[in-house]
Amino acid sequence: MLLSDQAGQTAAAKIPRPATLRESVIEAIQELIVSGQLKPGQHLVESELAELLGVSRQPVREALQQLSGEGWVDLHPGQGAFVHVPTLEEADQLLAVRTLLETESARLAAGHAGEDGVKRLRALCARGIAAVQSDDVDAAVATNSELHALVTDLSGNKVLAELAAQVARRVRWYHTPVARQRGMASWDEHTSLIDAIEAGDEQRAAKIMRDHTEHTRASYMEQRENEPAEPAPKPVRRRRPRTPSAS
Amino acid sequence: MLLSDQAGQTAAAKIPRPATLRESVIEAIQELIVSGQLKPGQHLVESELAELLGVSRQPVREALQQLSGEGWVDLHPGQGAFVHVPTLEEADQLLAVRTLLETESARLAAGHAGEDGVKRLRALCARGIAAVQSDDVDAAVATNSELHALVTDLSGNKVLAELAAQVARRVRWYHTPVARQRGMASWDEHTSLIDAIEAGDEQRAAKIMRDHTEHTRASYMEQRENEPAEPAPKPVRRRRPRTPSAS
DNA sequence: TTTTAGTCGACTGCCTACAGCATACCGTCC
DNA sequence: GGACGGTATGCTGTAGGCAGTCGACTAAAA
Repeated sequence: MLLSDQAGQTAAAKIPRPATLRESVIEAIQELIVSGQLKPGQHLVESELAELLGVSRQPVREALQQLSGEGWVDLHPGQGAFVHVPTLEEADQLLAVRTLLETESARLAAGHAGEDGVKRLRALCARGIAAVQSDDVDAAVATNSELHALVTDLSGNKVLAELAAQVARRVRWYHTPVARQRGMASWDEHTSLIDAIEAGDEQRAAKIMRDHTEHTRASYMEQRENEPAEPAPKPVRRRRPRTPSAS
Repeated sequence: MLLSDQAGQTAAAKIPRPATLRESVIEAIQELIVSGQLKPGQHLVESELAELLGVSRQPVREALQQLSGEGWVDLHPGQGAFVHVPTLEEADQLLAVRTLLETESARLAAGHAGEDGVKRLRALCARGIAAVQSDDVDAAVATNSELHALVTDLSGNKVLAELAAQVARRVRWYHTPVARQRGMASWDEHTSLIDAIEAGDEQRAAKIMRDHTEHTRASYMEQRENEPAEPAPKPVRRRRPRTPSAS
């Protein structure tokens, strides 16, 4: 038996190589954005990020471009990169797209998922419920993402899964505040979703997923309604205040 | 009246700026791939492309990364970039996703599109039919893309439109051979689609679009069935034969 | 006081250079 | 004859540097 065949499981292979600097930078910047250290509309100066992360400008540039492709930052040619400002309208549209993609995923997953897949779903669901019960919002959100990602994987359509993952990453940005509000209800829905998938009932799985994501969407919109819109921080190139040399 | 308000039309603004080198390089490489000058699986050496296009490696690198994000090339860390090898399975999945996105777009467009939108659709449709009648396959494919893009735009969901555009760009790669086969039938379907959108009939618009994209998909799969798969050119780093210095 | 021209500063875009690494080739040992 | 280790090669990943360009600030004119 060849060594490469031994690992039938996907994740088993590949030692966690330090990867390229670019990928590390991408994750670091995403983290900075999600955590709010980089505010929407803020001008991202390459050299500053480079210094902050202890790398040169090149990996930062490449990271910013990739992040631009995924909708995290806006790239204005000749001006630089700005943290994307998520409008209410856009969030609504994004969540609508997520509903579309995940509903289809759930339908397909109900048709394709095997025993093993269902088992993994149940395990994730248990972890999520545990997280909610111990009030660990971050863990709950993370597990939620993992669960949804697994559903899209089980759909058997790799392209669909990849696209859904891309959308989900963006959704996650605004997802944290909602999670606290939705709490346990969300995980009950997950449980019935898994039941439907296990039963191979495509119709029901699709319907549950649609309702589920729509609940999240409604919850988010409701939440946002309350906080009045920020005073539209137009993306303008920040400028370091002129050094008051001698005065 | 402000000057910027004068141009109500979208395309009217923006002088065709020389754009960044990166964007030019992206388009150039896409063209090289679509035209077949760069074959699937081929190792893309940055320095060679740089020399070929008359630029330095930096813009080429950035272009390759963006193209990787859009599925044109595969980036193997530490090894370089390879032209993506489109498998039959992946094409099927990609077309399935396109069906999903465009069907939803058509449904929304039927609800949102105004008179002006319908008029523009009709204009594009006429152009496409003219292209088919004069046997200009390239123009027909281009117009087809424009028409579908316009439908997604008219859906009113920008996120959906952007995602559909991304998928459509990839689809277009394998679309040309199909277009010749489908010919006129495709444009008859477009016409009825526009009729449904004009009538505001969401159900019918969605159904027509679904059937339409599924026809394209079936046509493509049928076409591919005939040509036996290539002997799997595993993506290996090409190496220039050692210079037989003195012999 | 409002508009307009001019200047300065800083950042982006691109190029060049270097270090590390992965692969292919080749001789040697079992 | 086949497997293994050494060596060479050329590519990628990263760093640093320079010129072009955009925006902001200042001062002068209407």
